[in-house]
Amino acid sequence: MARSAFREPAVPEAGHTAYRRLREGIASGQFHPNERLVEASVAMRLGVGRTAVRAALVRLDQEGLVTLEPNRGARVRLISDREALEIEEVRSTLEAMLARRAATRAVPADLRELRQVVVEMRRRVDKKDAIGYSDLNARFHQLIWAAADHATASRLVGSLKSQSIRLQYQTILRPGRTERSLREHEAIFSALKAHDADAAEEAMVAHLAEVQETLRWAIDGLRAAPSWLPG
Amino acid sequence: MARSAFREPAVPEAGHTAYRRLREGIASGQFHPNERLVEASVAMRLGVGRTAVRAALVRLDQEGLVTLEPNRGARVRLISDREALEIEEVRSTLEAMLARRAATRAVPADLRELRQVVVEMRRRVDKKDAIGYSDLNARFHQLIWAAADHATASRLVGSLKSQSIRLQYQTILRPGRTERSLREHEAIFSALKAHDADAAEEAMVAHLAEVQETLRWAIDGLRAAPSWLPG
DNA sequence: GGTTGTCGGATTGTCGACATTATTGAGGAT
DNA sequence: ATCCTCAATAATGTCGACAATCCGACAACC
Repeated sequence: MARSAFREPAVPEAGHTAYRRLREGIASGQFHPNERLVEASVAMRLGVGRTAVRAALVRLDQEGLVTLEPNRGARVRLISDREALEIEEVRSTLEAMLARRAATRAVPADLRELRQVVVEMRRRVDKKDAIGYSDLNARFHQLIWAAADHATASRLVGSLKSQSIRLQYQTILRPGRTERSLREHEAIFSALKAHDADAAEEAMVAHLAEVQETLRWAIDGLRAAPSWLPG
Repeated sequence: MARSAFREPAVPEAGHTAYRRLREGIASGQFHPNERLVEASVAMRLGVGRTAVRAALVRLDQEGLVTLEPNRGARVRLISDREALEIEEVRSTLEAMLARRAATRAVPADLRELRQVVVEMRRRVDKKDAIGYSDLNARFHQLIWAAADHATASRLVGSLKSQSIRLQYQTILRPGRTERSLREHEAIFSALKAHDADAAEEAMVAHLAEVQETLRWAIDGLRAAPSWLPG
């Protein structure tokens, strides 16, 4: 390096950058579960200072994506199978509440956006585009959160979702799942459109029960072939 | 002098200390809502370095007790009235789930501890010891979380509780509230003892509905006399 | 008179340096 | 062979220094 003597300009927002990129890296699987996150290495890799990485790690620890042990560093948090189910259970509870609220509060604009998403979802199912479907799925739920107008619950649900991303990729691989998922989403949409709170909650609970079931299936599959474990 | 002062020995666990004391300070009202938390001042006050304070602030921000704006520092987060109600709503949802689980999973040891707490609660009510009652109240709920054996939900509920501490002190001041609260807790305990999941959930929902109602009362009271605002 | 520009103090954001603490591995004793 | 001891190494925890940024005040300008 030619300019080793010059101090690198302190890039502003390095902290935020480190947080965003680390989070992204964990979610996308670039950093494997249980992988050790050595501050200096990560800092080098992300092109930021150690301080920024440190702050990001604290945030991610509080968020549950990373475990931070005193004097022993950080590692990518491995969400145990049991914990994944716990998370899904809580998510189910909260999303049921949000769906109920959304049914009574959704305005025409909300419903229009939801309809668009559902239409597009069907298109992706027809095209066997599982990834695209998955993205729309996330968008569908987010629209409901927005319609429910409940910042606290939305924040928690979003945080939970990010923790269980690891298994997200597995669940969409189940044969026939997307078709059924689509029908479940359509049912939720119908209930919301009719402003029927009970039906919306019920449809959401039914949907997430299916998701839980699929999650169990995915866990059993992974137990047979844990690709991210050595040996 | 070569080194004008001996460097203060780097107190181990300063980070953890700062976090704990800041948290305590906010919960106990030493730091008022909306008060600015200047890193240097807080560091001086707590007798730790600025780094430790910084880490603590990031944690508390993620936890929702503090807001952290880029380049603009930290302030004690003021939980709006609306948000307090939102928090209580989520808490109600989650605690209902936990009570249901606890009903089926509670072992004799759990029930014994719960009984002790209830007995002691009645004693405090007789002695008009509202503060002592409030502590036991917290303990009662924590025991249920433990019996439910659901780490994820327990963590979230605990975090929510810490956010709404500000109004906690107000709610226990409502005349006649402790007596009714005691009866509600006894109902929950009975349901748990009978391992009746439906009854436990129902009793918990009823209890927290009362808490929400009391919270609304407290909010109205504070709106009339907001002691923490200047002027 | 109201808007815009800019100076200075205060505060945050970042870095490198150093102390502290875990971990590893080689060598020796039992 | 197994278990200690204890350096050597690696990584974390903390600090002070400095740059970047924000905010209010005051001045200059239309």
